[in-house]
Order: sequence, then structure tokens, then C-alpha cells
Amino acid sequence: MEIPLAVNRYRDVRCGDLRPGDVGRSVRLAGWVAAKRDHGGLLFVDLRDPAGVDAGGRVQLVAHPDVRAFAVLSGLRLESAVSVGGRVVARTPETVNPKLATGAVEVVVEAVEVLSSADVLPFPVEHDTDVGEEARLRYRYLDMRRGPLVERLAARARLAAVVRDHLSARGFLEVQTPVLTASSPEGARDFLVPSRLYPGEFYALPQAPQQFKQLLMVGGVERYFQIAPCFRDEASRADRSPGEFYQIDLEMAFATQEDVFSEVERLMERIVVDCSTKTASAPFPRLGFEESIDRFGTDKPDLRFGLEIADVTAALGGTTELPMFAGAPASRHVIRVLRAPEAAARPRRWFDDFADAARDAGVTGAWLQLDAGGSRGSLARKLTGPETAVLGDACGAAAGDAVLCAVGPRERVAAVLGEQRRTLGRELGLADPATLSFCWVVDFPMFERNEETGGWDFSHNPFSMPQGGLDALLAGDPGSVLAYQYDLVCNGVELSSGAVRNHLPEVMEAAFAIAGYGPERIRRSFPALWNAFHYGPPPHAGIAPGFDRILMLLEDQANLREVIAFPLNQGARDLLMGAPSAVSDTQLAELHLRVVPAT
RNA sequence: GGACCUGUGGUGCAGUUUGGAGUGCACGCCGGCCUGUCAAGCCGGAGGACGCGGGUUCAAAUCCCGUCAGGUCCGCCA
Repeated sequence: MEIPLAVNRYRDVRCGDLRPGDVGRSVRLAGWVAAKRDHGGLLFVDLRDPAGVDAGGRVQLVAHPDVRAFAVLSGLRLESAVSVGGRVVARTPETVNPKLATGAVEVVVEAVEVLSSADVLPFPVEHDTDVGEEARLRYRYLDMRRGPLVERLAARARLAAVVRDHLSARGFLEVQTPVLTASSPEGARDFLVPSRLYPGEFYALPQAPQQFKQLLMVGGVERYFQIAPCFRDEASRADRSPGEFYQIDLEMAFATQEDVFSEVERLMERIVVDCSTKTASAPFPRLGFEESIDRFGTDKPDLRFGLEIADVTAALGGTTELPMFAGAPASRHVIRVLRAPEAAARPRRWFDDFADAARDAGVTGAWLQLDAGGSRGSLARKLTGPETAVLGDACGAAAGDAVLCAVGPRERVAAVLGEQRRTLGRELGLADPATLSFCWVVDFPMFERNEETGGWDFSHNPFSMPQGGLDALLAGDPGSVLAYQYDLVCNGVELSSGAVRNHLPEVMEAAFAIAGYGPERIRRSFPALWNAFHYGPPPHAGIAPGFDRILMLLEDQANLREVIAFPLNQGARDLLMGAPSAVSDTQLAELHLRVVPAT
């Protein structure tokens, strides 16, 4: 994008714009001292301006000892800011630098004004040497001057612009919702803001604008969106920012799951086309939750490669001499296998590690190494030839491959083999980095067993509409009720959760009853929604794709902090600003707070 | 709440397994030389209680315990 140049006393041209056609011009440049090469009787300075983040915005200055500027520049430290007046000259052929866009010319310095000087730098700004992240966060502005981070911030701005442009054109109304709101009892830990006016009462920062957007639906906003800040006081991960993050929050009235899918597929296609060089194709494939677990061992599968998990419980359970297989059906265990490509020759240690990981997860792990002449491994001995063939055939393993096998409860077997699948995909480079492989995971269960209490918990979101409505809830088998609840997944990353919302108070009451809550609980916890839903709420559905996570995928970053200007660190501290910090007793008193020392 | 990895001049690392003098590398910094470099070069120099505290030992950067900081993961994240 072209940034208009403000011509003023600091500069009249950008460093990176000088070309042979400018030879003879008198120019004024402003920027940072990026490098100095002092020959005693001759001084070269690379001057870099803000456009230099993409390496295009720099030019070589030459200073001769007969100008006063020589001594000034010579004494300046790197990253000092200067304004330089000089004349553009052509370089002699043997001194042209092909690595610079401006490498055919240089600027002979006539005068220099030091705009500000820099101390000795805490880490090198030029050059892409690795710098510890702690230092990068503490001196975020210097980290930015290195370039790549600003490029990612530009990508972030472009993504936001594309999202706004696209969704606005599709009739979505951008509405800002409050940042100071009421604490809600469900979900993650809230960030609380003490009220000065009302002693002992608190605002909460929203974990998501969930209730507000549903209220907008009731209010007659047909389509809503917002690049919404969300605040959750939970532990962080590489792909999970502590404290705050952004969602492309959207909701549609008089809409079905299909309507949401089709709008999001349009949006994602537009994003991929406008914001990346990668490819994606809509419509996105759909996987049932159970199907995804069985085939890929996870509810967020990376579909850029195959390696599906195969079930051989029916084929081998109870029929072999191998006790772990023979006893499986009676214990309601499953026997599943995963092909490990070209792993037959891996060391014993690798297979032992797999078996150990399986045992730690509470299942039995075993393996088969397929050689041209036969098979080896922990399963080879007790199984007949045809039985080992079943294992290999089920997952498509051939000579040179290995078969990883896990036996135990279904979810645990899935988790173990799913993890192996992910690891193999990464180690073997099976996933094309230029592809964004989106999919929908649908039909999540509405409830799940609480292992401790034996009761039922909402497995995802208490606001989701159960499939089959009230009848399904009253049928007496909560475990079999599915929700209109869906995830958008891409390349093994969960980008988003969404749902057709439950807008019917009587269905809500029935759902909460199963989870062990009376109607007064809904009224108390979600008074606004509960009341609103008594005044003709439209059926509505929505979703909220994670803005930062989409950016991670587009920018090939493994860590969220790389796409955020001023991120908190893993421990939720801001190393640059020093937040959180203690406050004065006066402030505490005003807020009616007293700090109790940790015990 | 838990597990694991890392912590050595300003920066990035090696040294830790097998205890023996703060030893080393690259960059940066300070001084000197240097008129065609482009991450300039050459010479010289400064800069370290090896994160912190305790323990074992004749002797600890190195082994043990604790603690702090940074990171990765599990729990958690409706």
C-alpha cells in the first residue's frame, strides 16, 4: 500500500525510492542509522526509514571528512534517528550493490541533523539473529523495527479490513458491545473490575459477546458481526492468548446451521484469496463428531493428509489367541490400528515410546513391523499370518511400514492414535503447508457424563439447540441427544465454535433440568436472555471464528504472540508496560478493596 | 493445580554427562589504524558473585534440595 509522504523539514523523499533517474537531485532523507562502515577517511551509513521493514526502504549514504556531518555521523550509535541532506550520485559499476533496490545510487551527505540518539542496543536490530522472546517483549518497539513483526501487523490490519468489507457487503451490521458488563457464572474465569460507585460490586470483562449478540437478534438486527475483544482469565498456550483475544463474532436471525455454514465458507474463501497465497476450497467437508474421533482420533483433524485410524475390533476381537485382543469385546474395548509409513526399520526405542505413551493414557499399545519377508514386533508372535494381514490391510500398511495398534476404551484409544497421527504427519511432512484444509465438525453431543457426580454436564454450550428439540430432551437418554453445535476446523486447529441457539424458554428449562439446574438458575444467571426470550425471539444461529488463530494460520506462525503487537507473556504479564502492577492505597480505598496477602 | 525444558559479560551460544583457577566462540561495546565498503577490515581493551538461596565436597557453572524467571504441554479454556 502506498503511504502518502509528508514532505517537511525532515524529508522530501523516502530512502527506498531513490533510483538512477534521481542522480543529481538534492534530497533530504530521514530514518534510522541501520549500519555504519567507518573507513576513517570515508564513512558509509545505511539509512533505513519505516518503509524499510520490507528491506526496500534503505539507501547508502557516503560522508567525506571535509563535511561537518562526517564527525557527527561517525559518532552516532546504531538506530539513532537522523535527517540528512545530500546529493544523489550514481555508484561506479563495481560498487553497485544488487542486494538493495537503491543499490545503483548513493547519497553524498552534505548536512545532518540528529533527531534523536540511541543508547547501546539490548539486542541487534538489524540481522535476523535469534533473540530471546523475553527481550523482544521487553523492547517490543525495537523488535518491531526489525521488520517481520510489523509485516504481520500489516497482515492483521488487512485481515480486519477484509472481514469488515466482506461481512458488511453481505448485510452484517457491525455493532460494538460493552466491555464493562456483568459477571456470568458459566465458562471461564472472569476478569473483574471493581465498582467505585457501588461498594462490593463488580463489572466483568466479557468472555465473549454471546448474550449481547443474541439480544441483538431479539432486537431485530438480522445479521450482526464484530471483531470482538474477548477476555478470559485462564492459563495460556502457544495458540491461546492469556487475558484477551479477538473473535470474528457473527450471528444471523431466522437462520439455520446451513445458512451459517454457507456465509462462513464465503468469508473464509474471501480471506484466503485476499490475505494469503494459500489455497482452500469450499464447500468444506463435514464430519460428525463421533466420526471425526473414530477416523482421526480428535475433534480437530488435520485433513491435509490421510493416515486414517482403522477399527479391527469386529475382525479380530475375541477370535485370536492374543489375550489383549481376545478379551476386548467382553470389556467393551476397541482394537484400532494406524499405519506408520516407512517405520518398519525404526529403532526398538521408538516403538517402546509409543507403548509407553499408550500405557500412560490407559490403553495397551502394540506394534507390527512389516518387512518384505514377514513381520516383526510385539504383535507378530501370537497372531497367525492371516490375522497380521488383517491388521496391515485395515490401515493400508505395506512392507516397509509399521502398524501401531491400541486396545482399550474407545476415547482413550482414539486420543493415543490421534496423537500419533498428528506426530507422524508433522515428522514426515505429510501436510502441504500451502493448503488450508477447512472442515466442519458437526453433531456434538449435547451432554456428557460428569465423572465425579455421575450427573450430566453441558458438553459445549448451554445456549445450543438440541437436535429434536424438546422431545429429544424428554426422551430420557441425555447421552444420545445431539446439539446443533459445530466447530470450524482448519489444518488441525480449532478456529471456532458455533451453534444454532436455543431460543425457546421451555426447551431451555428442560436442558438445564438435565444438567441439574432449576428454572430459577437460568433466571438468575442469564436474566437478560431469559426475559428477552419471552418476547418473540427469532430462531437464530451464529459462530465466532478466532481472529488471532486465523492470522496464525495465514502467517505460518506457531505462536499467537507473533501476530499481536503487544502480547502478554505466558504468565499473563506485560513485560513492556509492567502489568499487572500494584496500585496505591488511595486507589484501593476508593474502590472499597483491601489486599489480603497470599497464604 | 501439575509435568517437562531453559537460565553462563549487552545479545546468541559452547562448557554441565565424567566436579579441578571464569575457560571459549560469534556479534555488540570502548580505544586506535584505515578513502569504496555494504553484516567493511585489522590491532588493542573493558565487561561475569555462571538466575537466586542452601547443601554435599579438599574443591561446584558442573552433583543434590529449594526458589525465582522465561518457554512447552496436561488440567483448565460453557
